[in-house]
Amino acid sequence: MLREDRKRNTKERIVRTAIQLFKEKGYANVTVEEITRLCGIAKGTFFNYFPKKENVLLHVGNSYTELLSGIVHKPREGNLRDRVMAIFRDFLSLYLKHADILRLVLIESIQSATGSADEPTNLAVFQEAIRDLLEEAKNEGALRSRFDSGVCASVLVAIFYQTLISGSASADEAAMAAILQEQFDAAWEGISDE
Amino acid sequence: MLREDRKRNTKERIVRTAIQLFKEKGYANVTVEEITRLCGIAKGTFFNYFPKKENVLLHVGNSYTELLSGIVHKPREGNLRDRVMAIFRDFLSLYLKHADILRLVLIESIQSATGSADEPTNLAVFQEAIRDLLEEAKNEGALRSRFDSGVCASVLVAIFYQTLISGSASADEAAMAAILQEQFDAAWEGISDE
DNA sequence: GGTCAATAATGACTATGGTCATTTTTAATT
DNA sequence: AATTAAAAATGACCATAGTCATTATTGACC
Repeated sequence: MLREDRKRNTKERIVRTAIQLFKEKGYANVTVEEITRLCGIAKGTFFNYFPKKENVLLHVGNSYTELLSGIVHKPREGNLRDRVMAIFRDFLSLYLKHADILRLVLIESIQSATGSADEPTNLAVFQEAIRDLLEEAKNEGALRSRFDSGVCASVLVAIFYQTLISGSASADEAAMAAILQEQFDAAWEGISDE
Repeated sequence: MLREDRKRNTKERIVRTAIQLFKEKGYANVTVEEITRLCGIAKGTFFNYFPKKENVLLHVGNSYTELLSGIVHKPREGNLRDRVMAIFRDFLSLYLKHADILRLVLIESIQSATGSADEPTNLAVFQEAIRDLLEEAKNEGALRSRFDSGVCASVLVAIFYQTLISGSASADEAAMAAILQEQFDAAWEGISDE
């Protein structure tokens, strides 16, 4: 259907323009009117596509999907543990490289996850990718674990976000990576020595 | 100083009134003007105390401090692992009992944690309490772990928040408790069987 | 190609968060 | 009690997010 194509097109144009402006001037300094003006549409149209200004941020997240996928599927050396940790370090690096926007995207994604979700959130997609990785490793014998892969993925992802949240105050990448590593180790080997 | 007393008093009155109204009508349906009207102050005064409307939510969180402390220090039976898990279950229960507001408080706390923080956040306070608990257990010999208590606490807290965030979409308390338990076990014993 | 219902765009309008120059209150000092 | 400088309260004001009744566009059907 042609209608659908145009709608998708307009939506994408809005997102693209919004990202552009957010990067230039920062989220708070960009008005909806400015976005629509640059898109050549009326202000009201924006709200036909996104119920709130913040909602664009969710779609900004989507534009990173390919990058994330690239990181997950990049071929890596070493044992599973190191490989997984390397993935997280790459994620961290990517996050910090675009921290200004991604910080907002993260918050918004969390927020949308707590509300009754319609679409699967970015967070869920990420977690799913890690789960698949672990599951595959299990099947190949690279991981022995009595816990469900989904549960393990959830734990690892939780730690990752925790690091982003509590670390992004001040710490530099190296410090955050170290924090992440420590927690990662603790979860991987178990908090208790039994 | 008398000045200080009055200021503290006004601030508290604002917070109290805000909580009251938020519970009655929901955060989004309460205007700043309404809050100040009920407090008998001018609208502008509100912003002398809180830079943004949302910032009251951070202080709403503070009003739960005693409850949280009560849960942490409540005497409990069983081994450390079960005791810690029981604390988390009580936290979960408390959270769900006031989910409407606490959901917003949680988001706001996370948000303030990502910005350059001035005061220690609610999140940090919570984590600190768990760390102290673990540290004490270590000293008493109730916990043997090669990991730092702070790191362990961070992992556990991360899992807890993760559960709140991803669970609060639909699940009931029992389901969320089960999810929490699984992840807790995985982190406590270690994801890998080695 | 004319008709019509569904879909989408529009922009005037409203509500409210947040600002700020001005006024009022406070309490220290003489 | 008069003076004064700092602190706090005030409310008119502005910017902008979000609404909604109206208008324009689309494409299916005859």
